[in-house]
Amino acid sequence: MKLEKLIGSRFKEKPADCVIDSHALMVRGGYMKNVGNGIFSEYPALKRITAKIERIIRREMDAIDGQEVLFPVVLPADLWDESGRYESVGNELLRFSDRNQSRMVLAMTHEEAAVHLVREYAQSYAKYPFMIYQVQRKFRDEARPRAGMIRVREFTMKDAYSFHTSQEDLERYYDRCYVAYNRIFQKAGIPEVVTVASDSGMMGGNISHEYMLLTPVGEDTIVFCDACGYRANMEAAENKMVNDLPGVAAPLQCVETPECKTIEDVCRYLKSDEKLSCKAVVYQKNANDQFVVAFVRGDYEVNETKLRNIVGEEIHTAEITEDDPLVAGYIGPYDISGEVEFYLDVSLQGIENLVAGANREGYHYTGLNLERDLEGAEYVDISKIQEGSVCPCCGKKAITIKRGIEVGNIFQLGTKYTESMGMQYTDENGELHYPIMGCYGIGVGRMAASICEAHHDEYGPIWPISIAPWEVHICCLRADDEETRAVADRLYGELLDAGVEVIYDDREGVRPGAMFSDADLLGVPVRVVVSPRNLKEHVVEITTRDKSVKEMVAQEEAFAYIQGLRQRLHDEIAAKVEPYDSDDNMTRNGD
RNA sequence: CGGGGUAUGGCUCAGUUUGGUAGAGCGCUUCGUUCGGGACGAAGAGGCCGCAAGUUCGAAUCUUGUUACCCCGACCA
Repeated sequence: MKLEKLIGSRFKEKPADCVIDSHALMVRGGYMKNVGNGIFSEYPALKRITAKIERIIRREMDAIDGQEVLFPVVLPADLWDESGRYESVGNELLRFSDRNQSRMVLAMTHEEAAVHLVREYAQSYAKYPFMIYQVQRKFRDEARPRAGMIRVREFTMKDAYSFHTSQEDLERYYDRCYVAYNRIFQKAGIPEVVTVASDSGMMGGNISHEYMLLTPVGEDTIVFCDACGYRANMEAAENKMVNDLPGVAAPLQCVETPECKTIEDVCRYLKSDEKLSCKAVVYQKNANDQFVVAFVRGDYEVNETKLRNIVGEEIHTAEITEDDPLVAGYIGPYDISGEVEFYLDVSLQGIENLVAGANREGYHYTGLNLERDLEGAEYVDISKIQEGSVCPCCGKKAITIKRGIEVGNIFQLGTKYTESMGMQYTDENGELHYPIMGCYGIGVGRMAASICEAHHDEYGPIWPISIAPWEVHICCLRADDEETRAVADRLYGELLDAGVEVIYDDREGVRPGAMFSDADLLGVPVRVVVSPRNLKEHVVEITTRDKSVKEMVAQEEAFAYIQGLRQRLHDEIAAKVEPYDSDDNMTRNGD
């Protein structure tokens, strides 16, 4: 490929609306173009990258006995009625009607389509287990797309669905998939991706893991234990409180606290520690606007995911008016109106001297002891774990918090979809059962952007060779010089003949600085500079994009050197790919 | 959905306060001189100033409405 003909222009200035590096560099480098809010087209440079990522994914899915299929993007709403998700999923599901006023959806995930595809086929236990997958576009009408390709509305996703006749079988397969996913990220040159335990959200099911690329610009918060290696998404991380605060019991007193509507105000006014206060965060149920109050220790925050799981239905942050039974700013667990559902977080357990709202304008209680003053006080885990908290796994105070981008996830779904959609098989004894499902996703475009985010410098991306748009980038510094062009042309031809992916910059009249800048933006791992200056010494310059290699190589040895370097870069990545457990084959009868 | 911001050529922006018929740099085209980290000179192409209505002799500029995009939050497999 000649750079001159490459579609997609590169430019010098940072686009005004790019906030994170990968977004700015990928727009500047001519990788993609914004079409609308959270909607992008891919130029050839990016398309080549995503195609390579997809190839890696396909190999690994095939290696764990996946069979590639293709579901439609547009699905009839009836199918989503079957699972109940037409109603239960929020506005991210784009609903519309066709010309006959039939209700349709743009598929944002394909569990329904997967069950639909195989429910007639897989009526006998003998067909199990099996896995189907596709690489296809998804549309999710995200409330707020952001950060370039990291969070978009339409995107390419590999989604896989496995079907099993027992939980043990699912777990066995889940483990294989877990390894396959590791291999995918290792092969794509981002072995630093870590797995974390996660909340399974609207997907249903129990066990799930997310694959996180750690970066400060990540949208997810991840909890690490430095002592035992525990890792979890903040949403799912258990907050195992051990309150060792000095508990000096005091009598319950109602005191005046004028104009003190926040914990900060109250504690300043009463000269008490925020750790000895009880904070109220108010929500309402989506269904009927009924209030749900979460009480947490003053210095803690509510983990809404965990709260939602405990409440058992969808909730949203509340707006309190004067007619409501709650007094905004003065809400406390003692003397609270009987019609309000409330929960006490574990962070409050064992504190004998709390400051809390008195449910009365301008008043708070001091000396509140929940165990003593509140009949049948029970505690639930609804708060966010904090830096330095106690690890829920090993109990040591070694929790650290980092940010990450979720590039993949795997779920044990159970029978949620097979039951709701009436998929059954007959076992050896002629009895009917619902198959157990797993599902496994990877966002392809997000992965490309994440790799850029994790591997770039101020001049551009530094693509790992396994997913780079090209393997070798030749810069011919003076294409108007006959001898120089002849050498560069010949090298280009030889590399092409050898099956190497080469981008060749032989533009005349483009100055070296501009050529190097373009090369930096394309981020190709091996760069070859052919110039009159080098040829005078009978050498060409060969460097890697990450600057780890910089060699002047004799002209006639350049081809061999490039081939060697290219192979070495591939080998370095391959060396980090973990092996599969040998003969763990999904096909029962040895096939 | 709430709060804030922006909309002027392919990109980055000025001009809007004080109304007078559109500018700069980069990029693009042509020519010349250059040539190892985004060169220089000359000539040129390209914009009904997001859209609609209004005020006015006259609107990029003032008023109203509307749309799109960006940021923060809410929400989110």
